[in-house]
Amino acid sequence: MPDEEGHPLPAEMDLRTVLHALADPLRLGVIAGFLREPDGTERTCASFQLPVSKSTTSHHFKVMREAGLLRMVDHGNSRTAVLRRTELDARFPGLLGLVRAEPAQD
Amino acid sequence: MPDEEGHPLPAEMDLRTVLHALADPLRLGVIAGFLREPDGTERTCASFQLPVSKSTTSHHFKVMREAGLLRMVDHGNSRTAVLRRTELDARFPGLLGLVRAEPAQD
DNA sequence: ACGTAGGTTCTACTTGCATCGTACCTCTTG
DNA sequence: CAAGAGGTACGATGCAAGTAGAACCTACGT
Repeated sequence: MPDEEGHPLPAEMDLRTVLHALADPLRLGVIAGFLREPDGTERTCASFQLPVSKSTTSHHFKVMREAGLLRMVDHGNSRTAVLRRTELDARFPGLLGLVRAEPAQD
Repeated sequence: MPDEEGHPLPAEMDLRTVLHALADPLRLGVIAGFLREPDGTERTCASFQLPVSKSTTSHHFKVMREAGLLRMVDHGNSRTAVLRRTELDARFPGLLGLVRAEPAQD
């Protein structure tokens, strides 16, 4: 079962849920953004400057978090998100490579 | 541009469109069904016996066809669908492997 | 010629999801 | 302690997408 913050274990990750999370343009752009940076890079939700409201941004990060794509790290003041790269590569080998191979989102 | 039956060329296939097509349980089940059979296997839409109406089944196959997952082959009486395995492996390497690795759909 | 099987298209309904505004929470800093 | 930054939770709304029924089309078989 997911932990107290909604992070599933790799074995609990569901392919359909992950595909659905990636099918949204904004969310795919966020994952692609992480893939252009070094592994372990932490970014705040706000740093992506998505063209939607703050609550909608939070919603999208919740979807990605609950799918297992991101892990939220509490830093006291600001929470940051980290791509769960190693776990995703083990659970869904090749998936992140597909996202990385795509041109930058429109 | 797609041909007269709506089949995109591999270069025209869009990752978001493909992910969206695979995010539906029924459609993912169809693709998984093809992957359990030899390459080039042709099946009619009806052979999957999806738990939805005939028109809804046709709709789902249209979504998969337009995403580039399937190719429809006209056999006079009955049209059959074929998984575009080689083209998909070239355009989205690893994608079909992810679907194949998942347990049978519920 | 007719009936049947397999698909498609059209229209309509209904569910799901993205979106937003507001309120609320937590931590930091003045 | 107050104010602000960064996120979350809740309720409401609007559009996209899944669903179904009916009509139609083509090819095959009798």
